[in-house]
Amino acid sequence: MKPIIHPADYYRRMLAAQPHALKRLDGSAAIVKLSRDQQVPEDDGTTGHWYYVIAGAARCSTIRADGRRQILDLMLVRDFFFVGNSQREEAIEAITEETVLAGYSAVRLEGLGERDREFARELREITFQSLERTRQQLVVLGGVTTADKVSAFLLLLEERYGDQRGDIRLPITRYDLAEYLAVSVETVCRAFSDLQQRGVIALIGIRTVRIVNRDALEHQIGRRYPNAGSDTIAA
Amino acid sequence: MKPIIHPADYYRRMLAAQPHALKRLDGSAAIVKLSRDQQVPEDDGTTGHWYYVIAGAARCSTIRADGRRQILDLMLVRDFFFVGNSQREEAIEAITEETVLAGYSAVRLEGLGERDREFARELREITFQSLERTRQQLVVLGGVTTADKVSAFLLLLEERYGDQRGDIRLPITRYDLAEYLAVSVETVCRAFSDLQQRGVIALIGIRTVRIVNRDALEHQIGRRYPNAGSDTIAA
DNA sequence: CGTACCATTGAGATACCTCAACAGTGGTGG
DNA sequence: CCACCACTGTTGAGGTATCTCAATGGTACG
Repeated sequence: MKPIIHPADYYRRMLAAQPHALKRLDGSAAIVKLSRDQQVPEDDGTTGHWYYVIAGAARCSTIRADGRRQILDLMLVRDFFFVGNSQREEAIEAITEETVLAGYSAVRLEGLGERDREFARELREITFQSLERTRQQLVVLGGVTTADKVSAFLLLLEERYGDQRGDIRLPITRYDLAEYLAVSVETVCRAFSDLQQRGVIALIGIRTVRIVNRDALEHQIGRRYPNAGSDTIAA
Repeated sequence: MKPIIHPADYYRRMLAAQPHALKRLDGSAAIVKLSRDQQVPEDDGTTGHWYYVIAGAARCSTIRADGRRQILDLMLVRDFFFVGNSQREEAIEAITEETVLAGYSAVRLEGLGERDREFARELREITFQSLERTRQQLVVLGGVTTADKVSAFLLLLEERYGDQRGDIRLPITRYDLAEYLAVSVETVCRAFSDLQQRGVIALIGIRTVRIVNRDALEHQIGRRYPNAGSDTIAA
């Protein structure tokens, strides 16, 4: 169950092909390959590590008092995230099989930031992106109905995993999604079924969603108790 | 409605009395006094500003598609927060009357961070605190029932506004709290009433809550549909 | 003393949760 | 190869919590 340090240059070439801020440190990046539910290597006593998602996905989660798990951050391809040693009760794990990360020592990054103004700016940039990611989740979680939340999530995913046809490969299970949205798994399933029945999406495969009516999907978001009162909304 | 630049040294002395990271820049801090719903001064074309809450409270909010407002960040006394120019649709405003902030130019802070390693570390620290604050809200929002969310929020507030007797002065209205918790105002009110009727809290004044049964308040959090199924829970 | 705004409570409708059952999938070992 | 098992995904039924609409009392402020 130990993380596999991948020796091949395969992922380094993938890394070099990605347009991101920390290119200069690619040489010193540690390529880490993880399988599902495997923990991201923690801090080794230094300040911590920054990770970059080359392939797959990872999550940061905490366990609530009632035993439910709440996902606090969902790291997808091309996301940066930080892993420090002050992880109180937060677990950082890979979500998908074949998750590949590039790890950078935080002290190294900070040291480079001291000497390079542009580098420091990019470092602040990725930190701010972490905050922005969490705020996005906050907005999603603030949706009234589960259909809202799922729709908002799908639109977020489309930017990352969508192809030209509007097909989205979901990187996570319904269970993970339920923990991300803070609702029950059954409700997530029903939301998918409802959206499909209403012709908004189509479930191509178990983990592949096609956006049939993108307009309806966007307008889905933020309708409060849509079936209440007014019957102006019709097919 | 323009922000009042407060010339008095009164708040500077308050500022100096606070134990925080950016003491060295207190001399150059701009003391800003705001009244309720007044917007925090935006960027003047530079990178942005960091603010420190000396008194009162502020919020960062966005308007949803359905017209509801969602609070994305709640900045209380002793919190730092950043205001950039890339505020897409986010409004940053004072919540209470007599909100007093200390503003620092971000470029100044970053410049100082280049020459001072310890200062740079503290700068990273307050950035990380912003992320942590948002994650806390995420956990609160993930609560199952509104009683959960309110309880979690009260416990968060106790650390800031609680006195020895366990009395908490709420810095925000029910409406703001509803927008923070992403529920309706009525439900928030009912949650307060329920908690009081059950002897968990006592509403001393409109905006003052006394924690009567702290244990019950903590155990309140994370009970999923407590009245479902088992009838083991009794008075 | 009126006018906002905040706070509270009620009633009916809606959406969610829990429990339950079952189908589909993938991996493992006999 | 197939049986088995664990996990994922889906649907139904009944109960609970929340939403909306509505009305009312309280508070602050001009």
